[in-house]
Amino acid sequence: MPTPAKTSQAALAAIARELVEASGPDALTVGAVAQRAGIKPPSLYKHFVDRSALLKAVEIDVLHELEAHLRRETKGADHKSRLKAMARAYRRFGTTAPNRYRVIYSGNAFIDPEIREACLYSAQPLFEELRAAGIAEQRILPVSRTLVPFLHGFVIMEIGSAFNLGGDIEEAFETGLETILAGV
Amino acid sequence: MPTPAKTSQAALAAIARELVEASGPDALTVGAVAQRAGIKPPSLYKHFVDRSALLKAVEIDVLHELEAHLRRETKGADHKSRLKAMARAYRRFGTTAPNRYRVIYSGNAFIDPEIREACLYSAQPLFEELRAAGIAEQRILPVSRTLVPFLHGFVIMEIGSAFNLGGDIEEAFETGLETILAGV
DNA sequence: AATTCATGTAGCCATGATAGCTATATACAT
DNA sequence: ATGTATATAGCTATCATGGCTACATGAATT
Repeated sequence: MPTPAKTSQAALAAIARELVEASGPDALTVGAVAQRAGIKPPSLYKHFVDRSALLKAVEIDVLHELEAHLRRETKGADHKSRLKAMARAYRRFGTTAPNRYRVIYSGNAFIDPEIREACLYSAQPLFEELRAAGIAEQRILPVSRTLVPFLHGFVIMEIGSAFNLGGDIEEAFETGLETILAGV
Repeated sequence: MPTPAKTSQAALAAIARELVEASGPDALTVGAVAQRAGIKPPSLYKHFVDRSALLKAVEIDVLHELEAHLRRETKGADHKSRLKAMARAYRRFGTTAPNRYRVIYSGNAFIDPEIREACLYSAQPLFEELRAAGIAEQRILPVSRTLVPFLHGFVIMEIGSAFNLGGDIEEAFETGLETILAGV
């Protein structure tokens, strides 16, 4: 090893995540990360090729956390209540930390193989639950592509204050969830 | 009038929109807009207070266009087929111009009264169609909050290449739409 | 002539990024 | 053991771009 390292890729990624969570993606500047890590901005480029690589690391990190969250929070007697619990956990994941959630599906970076993989990984809990519920294999994809868009759209709109016509948002979520699960 | 104006707020907004549509929000720079309008960057600040005001103008413009698009493309014999046509038109609006669509619900700028208003305006066609379909007034909000999040989430995921497990995306959309409308 | 206001010039600051140098821990040959 | 080569984390310096401000300019209305 040359010149003792003051920081590491993992430490820098953690700092980047904190910045994004606290103040959104725009707060993730090379300078801010470097400063918090006790190094100068140019030195950061020895660990990440550019700013977008930092953001990518954050996104992958968040997707892994989502996967763990969905596994942890899924309880219930029957399959339907477990699916509901998972959906509610998904929404909670987004609403409790909006800036953290917003990095998911942001941009069209899904051509990136690493993000693709992390994305797939985060979808596994739902796939497994649908299989366990006895959904036919060829219906799992269409069903996921009904439920996940609803969840994502709902969370994005909710944390963006797009539901501004009053009414009970909890109730709306339950109604939507019930409607979709009824068709499953 | 002093010094004849070389450009106008409307012209600048139109240029801004073209830039966003062509290359995404990051392409909307004060310099690029000014150059295309034949003025220098600082002069632009006499028409818009800052860059975000330009972006806001674009967002409002897009929402109005969405409203018009939904009204124009909605045909069908019965109410259900009209709702389906509207949903398909919504998706087409997003997929035919991804960068244009992405400005919708981006950020949490919905506290802004003008964006709120434009957002509401764009939702009118759906509300009217739901009312015409005989949906009870108190169910219109929950139903909208099931359908619109699904549509938004689906479009965002589709234009972000997030459906990367193969399968027929058209079919998935139709399945989801059918599932949701069945519960209406 | 005075006023008004869109435009222009000049410049500041933040940020992303690169070039090239320095310093040091390890590997290996002597 | 000792010295040399190498790899690499960090640094200073520098550049380009972009948002934005202060202030001057100049044409048209009054």
